[in-house]
Amino acid sequence: MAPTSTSRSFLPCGSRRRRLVLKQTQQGALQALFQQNPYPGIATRERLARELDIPESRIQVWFQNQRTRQLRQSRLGSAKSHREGPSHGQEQPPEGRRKRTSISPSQTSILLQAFEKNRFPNIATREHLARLTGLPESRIQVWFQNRRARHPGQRRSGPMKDLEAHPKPSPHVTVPGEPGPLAGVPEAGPSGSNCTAQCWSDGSQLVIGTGQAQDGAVLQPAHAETPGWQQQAHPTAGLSAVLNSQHQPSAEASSFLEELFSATDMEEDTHPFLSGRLPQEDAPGPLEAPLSEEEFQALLAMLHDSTWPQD
DNA sequence: AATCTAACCTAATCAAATA
DNA sequence: TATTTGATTAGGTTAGATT
Repeated sequence: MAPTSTSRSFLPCGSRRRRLVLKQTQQGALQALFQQNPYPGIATRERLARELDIPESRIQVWFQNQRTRQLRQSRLGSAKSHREGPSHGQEQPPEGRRKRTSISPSQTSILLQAFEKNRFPNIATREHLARLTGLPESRIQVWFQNRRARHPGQRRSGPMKDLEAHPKPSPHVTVPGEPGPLAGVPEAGPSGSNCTAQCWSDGSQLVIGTGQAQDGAVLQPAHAETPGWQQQAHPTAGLSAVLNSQHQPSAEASSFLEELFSATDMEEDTHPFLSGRLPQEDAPGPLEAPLSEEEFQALLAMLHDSTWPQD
């Protein structure tokens, strides 16, 4: 679909990931699911990710934000009258978490080097690291969060101030020897964006054609948000009785959402996509093969004298 | 300009892997 | 069993898109 609706084809490149603008259909589906279960587990999130063509990490963030909004609103409401709060809440057994990612010593080594250079990597750097390590960008983001929390160093003066607000002219990492685009790690377009305009952290842009971007997987060979190396045949862990009552593993992609909506009093027009085609997903994508051990070690070696983004 | 909300952050905590 | 560390949460801030 369209660049997730960033109506401009060339965006100013910030250090954040490009903001995703949800379509109404996507919004509607998320809302509906949220009513069913505001704490979806990894299986549900991934399923949604496939069917709505939104990266799983964005789904997770959306639910986080939505819970905050909901809470704020319900507090506000209960302060006045008591407007029905979230009430989405038939308690549900928590769904399964993401399987713990195991990060190898060599991957850790790369991350540590990056961390020493910059504790607050921007999206371009994170995606570059994702490429180098073969880990999903979202896991790298979490790794940095945990690392910062556990190894407090000098912290950034104000949230988002120094680094993100004033990114170095060219914070992207250049890997010697890597041909062109690889070195620059363009910002990943929001998933499904068919992003034609790739932004570079230094503000330049590059058109690299179309393709299903999958959060950090634009160039990332080893994974698309949820890498195969970790994927588990997770039954749709109990979302709600309604939702998980049946889900044919390989049935039409829409089945899950159809069930969702049939169980929810959603207006038809909020989910017209149900009748139409769902974005084909799971396209394992024309992703490259993961780095071989040899390449990996070579890159590791190169890192020693490569230029990491500085703080 | 104001509003909305995705993206990002910290701090606290849970939980899996391992010494 | 204790420790380490990846995953998740609540809740706050920033900034891009929309009104």
